[in-house]
Amino acid sequence: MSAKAPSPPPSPPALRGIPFIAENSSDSVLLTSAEREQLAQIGVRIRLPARMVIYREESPADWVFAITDGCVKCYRELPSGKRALCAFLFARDLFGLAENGRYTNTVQAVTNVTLYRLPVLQLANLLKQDGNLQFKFLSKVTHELRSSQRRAILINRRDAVGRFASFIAMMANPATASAEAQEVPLPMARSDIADFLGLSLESVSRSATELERSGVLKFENRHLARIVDGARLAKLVAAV
Amino acid sequence: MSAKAPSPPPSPPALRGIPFIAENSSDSVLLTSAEREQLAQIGVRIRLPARMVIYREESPADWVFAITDGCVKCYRELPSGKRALCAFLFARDLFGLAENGRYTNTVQAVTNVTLYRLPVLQLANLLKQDGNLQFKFLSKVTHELRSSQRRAILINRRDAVGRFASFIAMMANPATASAEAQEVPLPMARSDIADFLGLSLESVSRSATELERSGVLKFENRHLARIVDGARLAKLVAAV
DNA sequence: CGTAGTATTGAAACGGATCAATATCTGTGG
DNA sequence: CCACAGATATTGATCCGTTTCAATACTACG
Repeated sequence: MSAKAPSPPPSPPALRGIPFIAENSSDSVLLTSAEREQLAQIGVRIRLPARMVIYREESPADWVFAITDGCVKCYRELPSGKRALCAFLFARDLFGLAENGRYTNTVQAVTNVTLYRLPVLQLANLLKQDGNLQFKFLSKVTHELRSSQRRAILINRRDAVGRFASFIAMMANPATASAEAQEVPLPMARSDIADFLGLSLESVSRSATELERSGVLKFENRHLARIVDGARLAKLVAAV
Repeated sequence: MSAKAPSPPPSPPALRGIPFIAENSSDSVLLTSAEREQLAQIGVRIRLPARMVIYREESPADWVFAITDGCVKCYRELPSGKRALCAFLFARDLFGLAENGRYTNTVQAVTNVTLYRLPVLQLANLLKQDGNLQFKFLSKVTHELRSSQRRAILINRRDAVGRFASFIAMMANPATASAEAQEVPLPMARSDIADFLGLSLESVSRSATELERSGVLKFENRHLARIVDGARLAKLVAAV
């Protein structure tokens, strides 16, 4: 809806991102500037307002997206009417890699987002030609697979408070992990968290209250938590 | 261990496999014989007995494996002592793609298995050189990501019977899906199924009994189910 | 400032986990 | 080939926590 702003607006609360386009050592998921250049040539930058559906399940998968800024949720509508949230994705995350040419999830903007939109055919050709670039995509998808497995373990937990604690830990920026009183932005709604954790909205609310009451977290407001007792939080997370 | 046998041995009960090295149209996950040749050159074929641990979580990830025959389970030990099963893998499945050079799961043979073992460094080089081959690996991992997401949706279900029904449907060979009275081999133990579904062993057992009692399934024995009422099974699966 | 969507809090019931006892299977050695 | 033992699976009874239903409070946006 907004006009194209060449310089990114003062970015909303710093969101954790799975490294892809930058940072993080040891894994070869950093793109070189040449590679970024290549991708930039076949893609366009787009800005979308919060709540906009970026694509729907089953629709033709014509594009792959990389998030520059903001947060999106990735979900599937279940026959029962419930929705199962597969993931929240942030800056540097990638989405839209489908199989059989159809998207398997619906993706919707949680906040205003800035995306890089890449035509899937051109991208596929580029990747096939550039083994190193493709290898980074392979690493990235492998990483997302791990991420998905971790979530599966998470929602296997029986206790609501433990699940919610793990969620907060996931959302916490690992970079500032050691810092006490770390702020954790929660751009999504409670109902989204519930759908992600496989809990009822009420259980999420009760868990949040409980963690605040017991002095582990402090909620500045509904969209910003503060970790008060990191050690106790870690303990809750580990008690799988 | 075995001498190279050009023709595969008479394979045990047909197990469902995520297509990778063959079959299934529409997606470009078929390896050409030339590609298979290339992989064969850097890998070796190994046979392992049931129950053998192929690798452990956190150990150095030196190899990638492709299953030729048999079934393995992929799991993580949780601090509480429970184990979370990420996946059962069958013929044509791939495992061992790690990040940061360490495996993230433990993989153990469920049945006797025949594997193809590929040195990860050589494989990485080969993939970087051959964009088309790598693209097939990328497709494969993408597929596994979907698979993991589906499982996450599965274990989100509240009802034990529905989860178990979904599991049977997953294990059923899609090729013979239409055939009534389809046999479904279940090489794994009930406790493995429980760990996969995030249920207690007892709940799995009760669900199995319930489905047999209500005439949806028939258990020839603990490791072989027969789908008696496919329509009702499908209904249970869809009632997510 | 009001209103609709969103979140919290309370009370009750359902369903799976757990504990416990028994049954069945598997594979090993006699 | 059979018998035995340990592992695996089934069945039963109780408990606990989450879901659900319901009412109330909050908050963001016009």
